[in-house]
Amino acid sequence: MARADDIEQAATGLAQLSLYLRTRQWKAGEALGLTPSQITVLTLLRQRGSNRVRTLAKLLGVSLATASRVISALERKQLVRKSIDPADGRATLVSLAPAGVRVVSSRTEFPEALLNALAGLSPLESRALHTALSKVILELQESGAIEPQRMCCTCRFFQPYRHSDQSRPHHCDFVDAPFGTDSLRLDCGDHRTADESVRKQRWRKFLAATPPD
Amino acid sequence: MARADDIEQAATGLAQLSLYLRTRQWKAGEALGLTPSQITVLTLLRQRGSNRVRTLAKLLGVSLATASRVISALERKQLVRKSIDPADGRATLVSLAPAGVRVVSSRTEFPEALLNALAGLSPLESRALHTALSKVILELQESGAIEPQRMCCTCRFFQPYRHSDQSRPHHCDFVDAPFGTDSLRLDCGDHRTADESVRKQRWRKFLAATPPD
DNA sequence: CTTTAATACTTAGTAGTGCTAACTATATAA
DNA sequence: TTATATAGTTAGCACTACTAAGTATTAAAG
Repeated sequence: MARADDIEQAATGLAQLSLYLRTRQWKAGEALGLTPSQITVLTLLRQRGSNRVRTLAKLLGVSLATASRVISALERKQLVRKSIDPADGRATLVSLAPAGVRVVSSRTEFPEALLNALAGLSPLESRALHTALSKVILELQESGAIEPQRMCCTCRFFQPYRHSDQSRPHHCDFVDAPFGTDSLRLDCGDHRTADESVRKQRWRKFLAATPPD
Repeated sequence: MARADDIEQAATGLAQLSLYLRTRQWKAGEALGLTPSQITVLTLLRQRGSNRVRTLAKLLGVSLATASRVISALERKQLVRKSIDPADGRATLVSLAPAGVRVVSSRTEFPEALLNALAGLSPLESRALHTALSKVILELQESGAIEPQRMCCTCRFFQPYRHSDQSRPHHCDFVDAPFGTDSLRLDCGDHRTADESVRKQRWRKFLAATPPD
C-alpha cells in the first residue's frame, strides 16, 4: 500500500503532465490546422488501422455524436475516408486517406521536450516509471475506469517469466521470442486480449516476480 | 540515460493517463455544468488565491483571450469575482466567490479510481513514481516547456539532506521542520522560487543523494 | 508634460468540441 | 412481421481554441 503523500504527489504530477500534453497537442496541430481530437483520431488510425466510429469514440473517451463530428471534420479535410462495414450495414469503417497518412507520418507522436525529460532519467528510474504506469493503467482498466488497452499484461500471447535469462525473462507467443521487462508494451499492434482468469493469473505471477524494490 | 523502450512506453502511458484525466474532468463537471477549463481555474484559485487573468492563462496553457472568456463564463455563474488590481489599474484580479468556494470544496481534485490505482502500488513503487515524475516535471520546467511549478525542488526554503535522519532528511525553512522524501511537494502553497544557481546546486545535491536504484 | 510605446485585458469572428435529443437505417428477437 | 436494439448522423446549445482589433492604463522618451 502506497504512502498517502506519494499518492497525492503522483496524482498532482500526472495532472500537471496531462495539462502539458494537452497544450502541446494544440500547438502541434496549429500548423496543420488540426485539433487535439483530430490528431488523436489520426494517430489511432495509424496504430490500429480501420476502425468503427464507435470504437474511436471509446478510445477518445467521447460520445458517439462527438466522434462522428470529429471524423466528419477530418473527412472534409480529406484526411480520412469512410466506408460501410461489410460485416454490418449500419456500421461505418474509418480509415486513413493518403493525405492523412502523410500528415500522421510527418509528426512524432510525443513532444521532443517530454522525450528528453524522460531520457534524463536513469535506466532504473525509467524502468520504475514504466512499471508503475503499467500497474496504474492496468488497475484503471480492470476497474472499468478506462477502455481496455492493448498492453502485454492483458495479452494472450504474454508469458511472464518463462525464461531464466534475467535480461529477457518474458516470452511473446505471437513473435515466439523472449523479451525483457523494458520491452513490455502498453500499446501493441498484435495484442489479443486474454480471458479474465488467464489475465489475472499471469498478472499475479508477474507481480510476484517483480519485486517493487 | 534511460532505455529507449522505457522512454517510449512511459510516454505512451502518460498519454493514456492524460486522456483519462481529461475525460474524467468532463464527467466530473457535467453535474455542475462546468467544463474542464472552468474546473481548472476554480482549483487554481483555491490553491493559489487571487490571480491575474494573465497568470491563470499561463497556468492553463491557453491564450489571454481564451482565459478571459473562461473567467467571464465563471463570473456569469457567480463562481468568481473580478476586481481591479490596486497595484496596476490595467490588471484584473480574479478570486473565488462564495458559491465558487462551495463548488470547489465539494469535489475531490483527483478521480477516485486514479487514487485507488495509485494506492495499489507498493510504498517503494509509489515513491519511485513520485520521484520520477518530479524529475520529469523539473526537467520540462527548466527547459521552458512548462510554466514554473511550485515544487520543493525549486523552492528557496528547500534544504535537501540537511539531516542525518534517514526518514526525514530534508528541511523546509518555511515551516522550519524536517521532512521525508515522500513529503516532497509538486505544488506547495508556500513556494518561493529560488535563484537559478541555488536551484541547480540544490537539485544536484538531491540527485547525488537519491540513488536511482 | 506630453507623445509614444508597451502592457492588461476585452470583444468579436471563425472553427471545432463537448453534450443531449431527435432523427435514419440496418440488424436481431419475439 | 412487428418490436426493439444498435450504428451512426444531424441539429441546437454552451463553451473553448485561435487571431485580430479594440480600450484602458502604465512606463519611457523627448
